[in-house]
Amino acid sequence: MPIVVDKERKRAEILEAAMTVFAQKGFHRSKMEEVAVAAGIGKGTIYEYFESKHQLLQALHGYMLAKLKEYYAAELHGIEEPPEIIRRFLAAALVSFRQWEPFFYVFCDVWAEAGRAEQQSLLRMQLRDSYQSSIDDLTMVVEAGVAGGFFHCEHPRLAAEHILACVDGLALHWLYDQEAFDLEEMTEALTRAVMRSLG
Amino acid sequence: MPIVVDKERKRAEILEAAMTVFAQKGFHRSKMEEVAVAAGIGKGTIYEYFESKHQLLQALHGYMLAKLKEYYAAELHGIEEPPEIIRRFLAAALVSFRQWEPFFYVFCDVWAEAGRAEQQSLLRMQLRDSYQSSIDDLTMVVEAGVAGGFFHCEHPRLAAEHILACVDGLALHWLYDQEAFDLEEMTEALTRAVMRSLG
DNA sequence: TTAAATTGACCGGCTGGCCGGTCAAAGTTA
DNA sequence: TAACTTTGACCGGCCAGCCGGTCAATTTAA
Repeated sequence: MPIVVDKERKRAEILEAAMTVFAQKGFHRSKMEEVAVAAGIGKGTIYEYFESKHQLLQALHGYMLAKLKEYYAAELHGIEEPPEIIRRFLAAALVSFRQWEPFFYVFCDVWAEAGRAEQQSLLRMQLRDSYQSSIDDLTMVVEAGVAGGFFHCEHPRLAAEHILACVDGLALHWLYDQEAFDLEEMTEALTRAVMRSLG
Repeated sequence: MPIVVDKERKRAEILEAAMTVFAQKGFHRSKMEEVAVAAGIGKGTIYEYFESKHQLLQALHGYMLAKLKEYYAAELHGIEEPPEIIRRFLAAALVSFRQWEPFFYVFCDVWAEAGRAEQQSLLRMQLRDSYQSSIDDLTMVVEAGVAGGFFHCEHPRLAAEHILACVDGLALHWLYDQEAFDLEEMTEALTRAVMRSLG
């Protein structure tokens, strides 16, 4: 057998490089050559792992969604009480927006690309799935909170959608007006507002 | 005497054309030639009205923000009572997302572009200003509502930010998962949630 | 053991086509 | 005619993706 290379590892390295480059320059302004340099490999090698620039973006999107999910899982690990889960989730979300700002610009690229893609395109489906999956998780937390007597809420799913929308909307505004937001204050205010909406 | 051309009018026509083309194909995939054809003019003429493709996007962004503002002004014209203003605003927002879907994809392009631009770039400032201006307006409505005894709210500005974030977050999710949302139901739920958060 | 053979990951120079922007010429109006 | 506007052919830089060559790692044969 020929050389045994850790394909998975190198693939991840390319994705990390793409992450950095795309975040900084934007998908369309980034060159494959730049991604290659950032990954410390030759341009041609990227095409051993990804079919095209667009497919690289798709893969990167999946990678980012997985990373985000991982981050939330770690932040919420071991917490049982629904109100505390919600609190931590909101705090973690706001912190992540500040910490990984460039990261989120890549999502803007994805939204822009996905918007013009077929309904069935991978990018759109990734967006839908990750969104629905977040809603599902959050809905279960809300339902558990209702069952446990912590919350009052007629439509847990609508509440979950509402909470997620708030969080994502804040993220969006924050990206372009960072001085207008104080992390502590915003976390406090958001938590209070969400808690009140949950009774 | 030189020909008097209605510069303003033609400028607007080009912007409308750019709107259509950019919305459908995305900023980066759109060609200046296509915008020209859509506007029924020659490519060179666009450069009589706009310096570059990027500047065309900036101008379009300003144009779109103005249109949106106009739309809301019309929808809310003559309404005096704060709770009713909020209700109508939320309903108008959700309706606009559904009606002008392609329109909003252009905002994704702008977000992606603005994210990598200088802090002082026109695009970023347009985003900040329009956002702050919306917040200001909404804050005044909330304050009026508090003064009139309709709402209870300690920090009207935070409440306004919260409401706007919800609306924009919903818009974003809606774009990529339209089947998951029912306009009536969503309007009802959003209004109820916002009203509850205002006491 | 070692030299030859085999494999396939890696590379980067090359190219074809694309497209933003230009400008000389044509068109239009007064 | 003169002043101004419009035009689209043209230019040139750019870059995604290709492809033929390389060579380290591994296997095979002696």
